[in-house]
Amino acid sequence: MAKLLDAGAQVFATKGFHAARVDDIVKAAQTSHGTFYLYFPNKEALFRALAEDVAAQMEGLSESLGPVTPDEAGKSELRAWLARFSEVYERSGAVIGAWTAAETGDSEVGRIGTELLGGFAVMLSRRISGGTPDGVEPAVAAMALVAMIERYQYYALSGMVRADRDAVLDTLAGVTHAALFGAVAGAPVRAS
Amino acid sequence: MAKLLDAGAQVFATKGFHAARVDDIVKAAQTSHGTFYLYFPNKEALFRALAEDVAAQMEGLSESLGPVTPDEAGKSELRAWLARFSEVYERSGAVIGAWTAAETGDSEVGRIGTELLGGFAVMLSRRISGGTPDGVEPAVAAMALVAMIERYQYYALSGMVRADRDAVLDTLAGVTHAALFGAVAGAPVRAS
Amino acid sequence: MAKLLDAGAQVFATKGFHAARVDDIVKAAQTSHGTFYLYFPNKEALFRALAEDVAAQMEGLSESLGPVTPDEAGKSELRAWLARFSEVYERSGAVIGAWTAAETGDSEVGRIGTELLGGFAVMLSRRISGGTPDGVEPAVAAMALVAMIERYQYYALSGMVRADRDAVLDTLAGVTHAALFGAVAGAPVRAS
Amino acid sequence: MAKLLDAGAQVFATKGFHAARVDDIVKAAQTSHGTFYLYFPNKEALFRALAEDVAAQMEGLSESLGPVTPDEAGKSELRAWLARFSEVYERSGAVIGAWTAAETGDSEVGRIGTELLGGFAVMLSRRISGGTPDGVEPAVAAMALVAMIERYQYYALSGMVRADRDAVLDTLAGVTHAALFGAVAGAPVRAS
DNA sequence: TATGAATGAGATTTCATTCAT
DNA sequence: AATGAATGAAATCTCATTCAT
Repeated sequence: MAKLLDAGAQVFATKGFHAARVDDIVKAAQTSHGTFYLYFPNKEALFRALAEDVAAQMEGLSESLGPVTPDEAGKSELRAWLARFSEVYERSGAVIGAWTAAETGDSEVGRIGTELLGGFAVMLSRRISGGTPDGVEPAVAAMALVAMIERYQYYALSGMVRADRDAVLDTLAGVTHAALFGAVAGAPVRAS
Repeated sequence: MAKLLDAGAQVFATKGFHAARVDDIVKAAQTSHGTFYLYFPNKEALFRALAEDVAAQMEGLSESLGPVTPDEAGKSELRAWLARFSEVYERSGAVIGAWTAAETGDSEVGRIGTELLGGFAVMLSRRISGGTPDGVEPAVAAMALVAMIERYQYYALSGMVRADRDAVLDTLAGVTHAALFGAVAGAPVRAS
Repeated sequence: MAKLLDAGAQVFATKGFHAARVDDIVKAAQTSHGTFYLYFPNKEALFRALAEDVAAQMEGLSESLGPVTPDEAGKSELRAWLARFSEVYERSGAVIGAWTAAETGDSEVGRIGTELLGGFAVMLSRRISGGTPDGVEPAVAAMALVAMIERYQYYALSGMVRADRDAVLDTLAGVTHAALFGAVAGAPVRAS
Repeated sequence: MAKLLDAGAQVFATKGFHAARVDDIVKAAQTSHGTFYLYFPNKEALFRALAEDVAAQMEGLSESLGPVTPDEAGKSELRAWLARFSEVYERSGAVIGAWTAAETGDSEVGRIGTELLGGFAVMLSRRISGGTPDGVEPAVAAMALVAMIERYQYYALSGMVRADRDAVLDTLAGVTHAALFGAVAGAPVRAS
C-alpha cells in the first residue's frame, strides 16, 4: 500500500531501520498495525520493498551513463549523470542512507545496498575511457568515487553540509573527473 | 573499564548501535550486567565513551597532516597521512562506522561523528597549497574527499571491498591528489 | 482499563506502593505486562490514577458535611458523615493507606494525600459552629481529628484493630464531638 | 555501629524503608557496603535495630503516664506526657513514620510498630479514671486518640502542618482530654 | 479489507548482597 | 575491621506481531 511505503520511506529516513518503530510508520501512514501486517509480513519486508524500488531506479541510472572521456565532454557526461543520481537520491536517498544504517551483520537488509553500490562502481569503471593517473587502480578508484558520491549526497541530505546544488554538482563532477584522468594540461587553475 | 570498552567496540562494530545488546557486550567482556551499569549509566554512555576516545585519536591525526602541495611531495604527504588514518580506522573504525549507523536524530551520538568529519574537511582544505581545478570549490571538494576516504575505509573494514592495503593507499592518495590538483602535466598515464 | 485499576487498588492495598510489583498487578488483572504499559506509562501512573479517583470521591465527601453544632444534632451530623467517609475508605482506603506508604519525598505521589487531608481539616474547621474548649486551636484540632479519623480507619482496615462498625462510628463521632465542644454538661457519663 | 544507625534513621526517615537504598545509607554514614554487612546481616536488620531502640524508649514512656483524671490535673498530666512523647518522636519519629510505611504484609517489620501503638492504647485506657461520654468505648477511644497523637506528630515532623510546639501540645492535650471526659461543665469556652 | 487492543518474549536497568583484598 | 568492585536475580519497560471483531 502506497501510504505505508511513503510513511516507511519517511520514517526510515528520519530514524534509521532499527530505531524506526512500526508504530511510527502506521501513525505516519494514518493507518493501523493490523493493516501494516496485511500488506507486509514484517518490518523488514517493508524496508526491502523500499530498497528494491530504489534499486530499480538506480539500475536504470546505471545504464544511463555514457562513456566518460578525459576531455570536457566526459566531464559534462559525468555531471549530467550526477544530476540524475542526485535527483533519485533526493527522493529516495533516505532509504539508501538507512541501508548503511541497517548495520553490519543485519539479515540481508544491508546486502542490497552493498550490492547496488558495487554495481555502480563496476559500471563506472567500465565507462572510463582513456587512462588513469599512475598508481591508480581503476576498480579501486571507481569504488572510492562511488563512495564519495553516495556519501556526499547523504551528507547533503542529512543537512550535514549546506551548499547549493550547482556548486555541488560542479565540484563532484570536477573532482571525480580530475581524479580519474587528472586535470587537462593547461586547464585554467583557480588560485586557492 | 577496559574490558567493557573493548567488548563494546567489538560488539558495536559487529552489530551496530541499535542491534547491539547489553547482554552481548557483557558476555563479550565476560562480566555481568551489574558491572556494566556500575561503569556506565546506560548503553549510549558506553558508546559515547568509545566515540570520544576515537575522536581524540582523530583529533591528533588532523594535526599531523602537513601541507599538501601539487607536486609529488604533496602526494606522498597525503599518502602518509592516509596510512595513519587507516591504522586508526582499523583499530576503531568500527565505532566510526557505527556512528552513521547511530542514525540521524539520535540523541547526540551521531553529532560527534558529524563534527569530527567536518573538522577533517576544514583541516584538509587548509592544507591545500596551490590551486584547484576550475569549477572545484575547495571546501566542497575537501568534504567530498573526506567522505570518500572515510567511506572507503568503512567498505574495506566491513569486507565490502577486498583490496590489498598498499594498492588502496596508492589509489586513495592518487585519486585525492589528482582530484585536488589534477595530474601533473606530462605524468605517465596508464592505459585503462 | 478497569481490570488494571481494580487489580492495582487491591495489590497496592496489600503490599504498598513500593513492594507492589507490576507483575503482581498484571497477574491479579489476568492480563499481560504489555497491556499494563499500553494503559499506563509506569507503575506510578496507575497509582496516581487511583489516587486521583479517590481524591475525587473525597472531594465530594468534603462538601457533604453540614454544620457541626455543639448539640446532639451536630453529633449526628458528624456520625453520618463519618459513616459516609467510612464507606469510601472501605472501598478505596487501601490506596489512601498506601499514600503515606508512598513515603516522603516521593515524586508527587505523597502530595496528593497530603493536600487531600489538609482540605478535610480546613473543611471541618469551617463547619464547626459554637466554640472550642479553652486552649484548643480550631485549625490544629481539626487537623488532629482528621488525622485520627483517617488513621483509625486505616487501623481498622489493616486488621490492626477489630471492632464492630457501629461502635467505631459511635466512638469516633463521640470523641470528635466531645473534643470539639466538650460533653454537654449533664450528659450521662458511663463509668469506666 | 553508631554511624550506620544514625545514617539509617535519617535515610529511612527521608525515603521510607523500601525506597531507602543500602547505598544511600552507607553514603550517609561515610562507610562502605562491606562495613554495612559486617554489622547487619541485611537492610531489614538495621531497620529492626532502630525500631527496637525506639520501642524501648516508648516502653519507658508508656509507664510514665500517671492517672488521667477528668479534672485539670488530668489534663496537665496528659500534656506533660505528650511533651515527653513529642520529644521522643522528634528524635526517632522518622522510624515510627517509616513503620507504617513499611507497608502491610511486610515481613515482621510493620508488626513492631503495630504492637507498640496497640500497647500505648491499652496503657492509655488503663490510666483513664472517671468515665467517658455516652456511646464512647474506652478501648476504641484510646486507640483512636493514640492514632491521632502519633499521626499528628508525624504530620508535624514531615512538614505537613506547621504550628508552634506549645500550641500543638495544648491542643492535643485539650482535644484528648475533652474527648475522653468532655469539657468540664462551666469551663471557659472560646468563641470560634 | 481494516482495525487496534492485547500479547509475551526479550530488552534494559536496579540493588541487596558477597567476597577477594 | 574495613573496603568497594563485582554479581545476578529480579524488577521495569519495549515493541514486533497476532487476532477477534
